[in-house]
Amino acid sequence: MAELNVTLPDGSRRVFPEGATALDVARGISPRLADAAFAAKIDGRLRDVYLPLPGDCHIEIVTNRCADALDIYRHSCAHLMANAVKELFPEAKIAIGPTIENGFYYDFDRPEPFQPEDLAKIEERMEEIISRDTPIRREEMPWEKARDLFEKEGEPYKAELAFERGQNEPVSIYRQGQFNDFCRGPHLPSTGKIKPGTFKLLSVAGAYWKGDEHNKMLQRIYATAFLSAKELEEHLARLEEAKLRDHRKLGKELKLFHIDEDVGPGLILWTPAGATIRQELQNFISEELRKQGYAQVFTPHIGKLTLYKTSGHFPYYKDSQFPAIVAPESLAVALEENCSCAELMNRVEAASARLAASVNERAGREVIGAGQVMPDDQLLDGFLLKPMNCPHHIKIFSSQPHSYRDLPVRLAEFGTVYRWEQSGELNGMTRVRGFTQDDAHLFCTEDQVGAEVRGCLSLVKIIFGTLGLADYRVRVGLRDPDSKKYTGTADNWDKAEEACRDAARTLGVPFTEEPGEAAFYGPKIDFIIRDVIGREWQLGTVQVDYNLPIRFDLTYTGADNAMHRPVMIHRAPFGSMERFVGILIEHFKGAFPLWLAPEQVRLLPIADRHVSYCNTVAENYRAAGLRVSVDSRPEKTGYKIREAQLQKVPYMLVAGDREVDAGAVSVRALKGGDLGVRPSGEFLETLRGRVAKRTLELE
RNA sequence: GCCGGCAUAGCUCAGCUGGUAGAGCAGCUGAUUCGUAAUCAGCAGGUCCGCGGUUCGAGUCCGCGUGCCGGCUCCA
Repeated sequence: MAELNVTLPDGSRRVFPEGATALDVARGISPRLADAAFAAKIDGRLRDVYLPLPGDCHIEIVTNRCADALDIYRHSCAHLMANAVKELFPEAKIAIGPTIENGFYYDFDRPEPFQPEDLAKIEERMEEIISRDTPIRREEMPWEKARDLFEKEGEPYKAELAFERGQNEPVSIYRQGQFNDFCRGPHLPSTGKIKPGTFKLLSVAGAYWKGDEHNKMLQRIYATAFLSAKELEEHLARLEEAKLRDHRKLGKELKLFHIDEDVGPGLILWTPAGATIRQELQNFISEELRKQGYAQVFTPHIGKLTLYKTSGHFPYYKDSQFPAIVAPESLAVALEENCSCAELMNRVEAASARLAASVNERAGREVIGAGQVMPDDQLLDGFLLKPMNCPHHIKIFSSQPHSYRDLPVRLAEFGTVYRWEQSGELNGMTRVRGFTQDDAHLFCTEDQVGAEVRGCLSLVKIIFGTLGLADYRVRVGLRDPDSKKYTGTADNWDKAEEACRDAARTLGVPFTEEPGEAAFYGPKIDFIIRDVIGREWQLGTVQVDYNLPIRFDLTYTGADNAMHRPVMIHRAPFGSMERFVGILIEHFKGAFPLWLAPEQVRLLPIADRHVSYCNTVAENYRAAGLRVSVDSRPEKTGYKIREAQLQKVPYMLVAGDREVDAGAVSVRALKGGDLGVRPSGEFLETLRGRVAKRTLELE
């Protein structure tokens, strides 16, 4: 009988008869190991423990101590959940059920919606299936057989997957009792290996089959699982904890902003406290811009459609803009002709298409809607709430001739833009319909592109560093070679993409290159951060653009006395004030550093006779530029302190007889508690120093 | 936009199977003058998101709309 030579992780070798399984190997080491085996890693590849070993090999038994264990465990939980759903709701069709970062989900197609109370029933059934300790077994077969099997079982989604993924090689299915799933594996050897109390079904959500909105919408059940009940509890506690720092909750509690149904969804009203934070941030960035040679400009909130036809924003991005504002004269003429709303929009679009045709030709781009023809007298123009600031800034640049000696020209503006985000996308301050970008556009020579992009990136780094934002990732967004949504020539795209890559390399932080993530006019470098519930948001962005300069026919005179085309760079280190402040609220959990805190100091007189002293101290602090209030209500000190703590005021200065006599204040820090008595003037200087340096520490 | 859930006082929430609303905090008034996270008492506060419908009767049931929440899709 043939033998197998098996090498263990510690380098030792053992011999087993042919047909031995990983489980046999584990048993040979210890019964406990065999019992704890999730799967086996054979020559570096994960396999099920009960399968015969393929030959001589290196083997490692995967237990709950291994890095791969959690993923296997969760995936088996996903099957367990689908198994339970099929038992409770036999009419449900199963789709896909992968593991994700903090758990797993499974998609089902079922006529009736899952109700939240169904989740508990499913969990219960999962535990029941665990108690059956049903073996989970892999079976390999040709894809046709798998497809037929799933078709016979009335599982069209699985049959489709078998067809799509199988074509070239045999596929595998996993069976546990009556439940079959199309799956690569590996899995735990039986349902009894899953421990009750280590998983939790979290929510039901809609999700399109294969992520395509043209496909049917399925029902997705999100869940999580950990290797121990303790870890699950910890994770659930973290989720609860995260909810407490949600900017929507804190924004309300700390009165930082308000969204009013009557003003409109996605439109932020900055209340005084939030406005203070925003103003401080704008002051900060303005200082940095002056240091880096930017010029500040102001532009209006609207622009003629013509402008956006030239830029390419209209009508291409029509669906994500507020509808055009038609000029009153044009509207009157159209009304006289009994022109319907639809017809009116037709005329606006036809006019834009005609103009876009000539511009697009220059930009070397396929023309959109060029087929429409309309008599000139029916062409309408109107205005658009600006979706971007660049066209206005471009017009400032092109309002006068430029020599290469002028370049780079850096125009900055806190410019407010409006975009018609889909209603389902709106989210607190992080996804809104009107927002202010800390925008700037740099116009430079081709030779200057690298240095300018690097300058922009260093600005982002300074800003993130000052605010202590360290947990972000950097994405270099490149064009998707298969898509036609881009404007401009391949040659210019190649140059721009290379410039971005180069600049990113000099950044000193890891970055990923992601095709399909470019803007329609050029590649970009984005700084992406997560909110409290793990959603990613793009904040700072730097974008290289060879195309808008062509569309607007921008020029400068070179040293050779010939006309040259400048390159544009779009950049916004915060991205938008709304989103950035939303993220900052969560980052600081509402406890802003001194320089940003809406209220920096609160004076707390012990009794009425100390109020006038506190008012005097407050005046001194205000004169020095600090934001100070006095809590003169006839409440006990403990009460006032509790309130100031909840409102996250960085410093509370308590004053009673002792302090009045000494001209001092008793300092209590939001973080750090009682710091003892300090001379009032001395402490003022300490605070001024911290504000000037924009330090993060509150102690 | 799509799927699901939710909407009661300024805030957080209670209100069983239909019988025209309640608490805590906040607010106001008064008393208390107090030393590092809640002093006591009284008062006031609600078109139960909006519009229809079913019913003798709707906060509660049904339909439509609006907004919010989670997810999907999208994000120049």
